[in-house]
Amino acid sequence: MRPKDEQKERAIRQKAIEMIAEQGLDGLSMQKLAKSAGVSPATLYIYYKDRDDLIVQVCVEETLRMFRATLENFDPQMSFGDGLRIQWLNRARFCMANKWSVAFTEQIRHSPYHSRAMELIGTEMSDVLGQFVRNNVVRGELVRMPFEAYWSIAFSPLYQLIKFHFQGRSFPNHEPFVLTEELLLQTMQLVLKALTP
Amino acid sequence: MRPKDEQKERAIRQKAIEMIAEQGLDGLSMQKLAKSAGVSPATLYIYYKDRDDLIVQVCVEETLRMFRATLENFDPQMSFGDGLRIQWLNRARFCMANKWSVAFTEQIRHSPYHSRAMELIGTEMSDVLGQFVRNNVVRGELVRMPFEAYWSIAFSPLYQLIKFHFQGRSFPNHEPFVLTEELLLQTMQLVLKALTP
DNA sequence: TATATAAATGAACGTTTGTTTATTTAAAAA
DNA sequence: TTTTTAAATAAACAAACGTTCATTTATATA
Repeated sequence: MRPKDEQKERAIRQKAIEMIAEQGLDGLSMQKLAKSAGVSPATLYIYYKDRDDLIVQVCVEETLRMFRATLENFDPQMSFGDGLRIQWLNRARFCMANKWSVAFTEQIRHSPYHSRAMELIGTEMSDVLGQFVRNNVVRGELVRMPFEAYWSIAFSPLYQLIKFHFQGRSFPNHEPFVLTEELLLQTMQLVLKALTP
Repeated sequence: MRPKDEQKERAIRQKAIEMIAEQGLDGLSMQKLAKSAGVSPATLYIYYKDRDDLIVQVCVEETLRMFRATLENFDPQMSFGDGLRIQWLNRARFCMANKWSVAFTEQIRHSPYHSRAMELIGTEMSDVLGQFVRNNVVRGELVRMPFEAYWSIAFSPLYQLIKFHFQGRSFPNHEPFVLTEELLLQTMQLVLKALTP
């Protein structure tokens, strides 16, 4: 029998990510995707059941890739300062090196596809993070608060900075914005100040 | 001559917001919108030049409505603590009372329509906010930092909390999340701690 | 080398898309 | 009341949509 062409599979996935990232969810048509990936429209239906399935599957793959990068060198037993720093650096590194993936994921996150993808992903990421938080609350290194409040302070500033960075000019009356590692760490220090007793 | 039917105009706008909020940008078709608003497809083209124009115009209107609500009772001369509290409460109140509008805006924000809408909106909002920040840096009530870093700490946790609230169950292994005014103010206190010297 | 099998395709399917056109309707102005 | 004017419509357009099908192509195995 004839094996699947991995290069084609990669091309389809990558082009789908770029099309959605650049033109939004309604910018992805199966025919345009096929043409831009250099395959026949019918080929897409060998790899994916239909358009919805394609979007969900690609979303799952990218999210898992991001999770793996985020957990590199991270251990939930770490001190709060160390753990937060590694998380910020890992997430920032991944996002900076995967601009398309970030924009793609952002498109999906605010769409009906997001919850369908999350169901397929499992709880490892939030399990590990939950353990990290609990450990440090017990040790007194972290203020006790609902997990959502913790997450909103700990990470949403980071992702907001990354969005500003990719937007270039974030506010109409401001200079273009560039996220440096120095500013990243400075901002993280302020977040740390908010979260530690 | 015959005047425009304001009720029809409102119905079109509201249904467009709901359709995009619920089904994403590619869930909005002109024919379905017309049917759900109770008008002929051709009528849409009396109010809007084309589909893109409809999306952009509605986005501009909703954003301005949100800006007006945000600036209520706010003065850039306020102390940092007072100003931040009013901003948080205004934004939270608007979002809580305008679920569809929030989900709609979130859809647009991560799409190619966003920048086209922002060009039409003007700089009043970020002017006022910029003045507020500058005043309080001068007074020593606020750490000096790039405006984007300030914004990311000051407001992105708030919007993240609101997203969690509307998502219901934010993390697969957690209880459903409800944003209370108490938790809102507690979180704001931590943000304040991060930003004040 | 021949066979079996799944990958890959081009062409076509019936819908749905955004938009236009010719016509009718309603209300302000005469 | 009549006239004027723009709102509103139903019906239709070509183009693009997601998807399927009959056929061809390529490769692992026998």
